[in-house]
Amino acid sequence: MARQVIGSAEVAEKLAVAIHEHRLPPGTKLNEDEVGEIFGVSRTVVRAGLQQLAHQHLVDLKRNRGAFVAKPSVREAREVFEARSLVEPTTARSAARRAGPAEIARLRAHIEAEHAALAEGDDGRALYLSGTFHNEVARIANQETIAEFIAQLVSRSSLIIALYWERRAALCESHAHDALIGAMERGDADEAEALMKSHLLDLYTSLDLRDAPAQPKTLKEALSG
Amino acid sequence: MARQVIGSAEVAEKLAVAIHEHRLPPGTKLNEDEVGEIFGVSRTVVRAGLQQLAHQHLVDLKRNRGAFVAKPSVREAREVFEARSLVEPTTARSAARRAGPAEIARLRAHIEAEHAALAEGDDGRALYLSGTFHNEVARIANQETIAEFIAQLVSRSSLIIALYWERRAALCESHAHDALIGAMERGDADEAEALMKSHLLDLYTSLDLRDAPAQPKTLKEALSG
DNA sequence: TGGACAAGATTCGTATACAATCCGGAGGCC
DNA sequence: GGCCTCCGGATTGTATACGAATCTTGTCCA
Repeated sequence: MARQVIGSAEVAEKLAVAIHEHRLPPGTKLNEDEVGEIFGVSRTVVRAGLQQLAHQHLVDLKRNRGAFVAKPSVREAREVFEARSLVEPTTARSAARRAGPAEIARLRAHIEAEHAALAEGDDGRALYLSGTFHNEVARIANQETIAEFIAQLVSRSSLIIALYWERRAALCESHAHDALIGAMERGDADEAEALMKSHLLDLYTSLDLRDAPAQPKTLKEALSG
Repeated sequence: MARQVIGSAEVAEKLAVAIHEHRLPPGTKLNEDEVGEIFGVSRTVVRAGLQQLAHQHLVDLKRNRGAFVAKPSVREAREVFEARSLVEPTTARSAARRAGPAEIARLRAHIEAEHAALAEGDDGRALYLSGTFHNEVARIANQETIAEFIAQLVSRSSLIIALYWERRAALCESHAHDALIGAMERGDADEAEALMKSHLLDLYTSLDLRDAPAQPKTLKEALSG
């Protein structure tokens, strides 16, 4: 394959997608030389990409130790979903008011892709797409600043799911997204807001946030690392 | 003076404060060699710091052109204040519920410092402190994730003020912050939320967001650069 | 057998070198 | 006189080099 010119943004993006799709589990060491080798760039650009991901809380940068895929604590998990509950319902309301046929179509295509991925057994990709669905909704609300924040929260949610999700089978059988599109199509802002709110609550309550994975046993560490 | 060891985080922080205090106006070119010279570090660490600031939207990184202090558009200005209005009132409510005597004292000390700076004629510092006051409130709410988002919005607000503020004299004579502390001290969450909401609206409406500085005349550009 | 220590190997942090790109002005042409 | 072109200087983008910190592993001793 032809060697493509790649910058730090592309490196960060590819790593972010891999993390989001659970191909890089929390705690994974991201060796600079290794990553550079894979993408055909020097450590300089790899480091820039890793720093970008660190700012998004997707990786942990430990001085003189290297970069690791982040492992959100229980506390952080709660915070992320609190933040989402604060911001996303209002955003969904705003999106419902602004959505035209083109936007609705795009959302439906998005869900279509998600279903297709699920059918192929590519759970990781399906999870990724079900996350970015929220990004699309935020984009429709036409508030770039908040959309960016939501995108970060969605990414972090993916890490939280990797750590604290219990019943992965029931992944996205829920038709919450379909219902939301319906409300948006009807321009029913109240309903859209309510649906988003309950959808997030639903996600949150299906996590097992009792305690453990925050301080993983060093033994477990060794086995998984 | 002893040469202190400084990393990219410190560089970013010092530049951020300078921007926040309006010592580096929007559009200012941040030459890598020059900044490195000032802090006694190589371009490598300067670049890392600049990238961090770019992620916070405090500087604009233009490929092959360099780093410039950001010039938020009118649209961006609106978005930032919309986001703040969405997030900060709820945060103030939460802070009011959690604030104990220690927190109240810290806030009062903060305001004290702001008044002192104003008395010394250091308007930039006063502006900086009046901004970070909001960060302190967010910290009391004990929601790190949202607090970080607010901190970014506050920084960007400082740039917006630099570009679109009209009556700078009336800077912070308003006693909105004092009133907020009062409500928090009484544990009056409703009042704290309402005060924060009106305070932000007040700020927003005192901006002149009619149009211009978004697409600055190239002539003006040349004069200011 | 188990733990503590030390030397080697690995990996990160920072500085520097070199190539690519952009800006500005001199000169020429219309 | 105005505009275009081209070249020199300056600045950024990327790779590499080297010192510093950390991790590994093998050995010694209790």
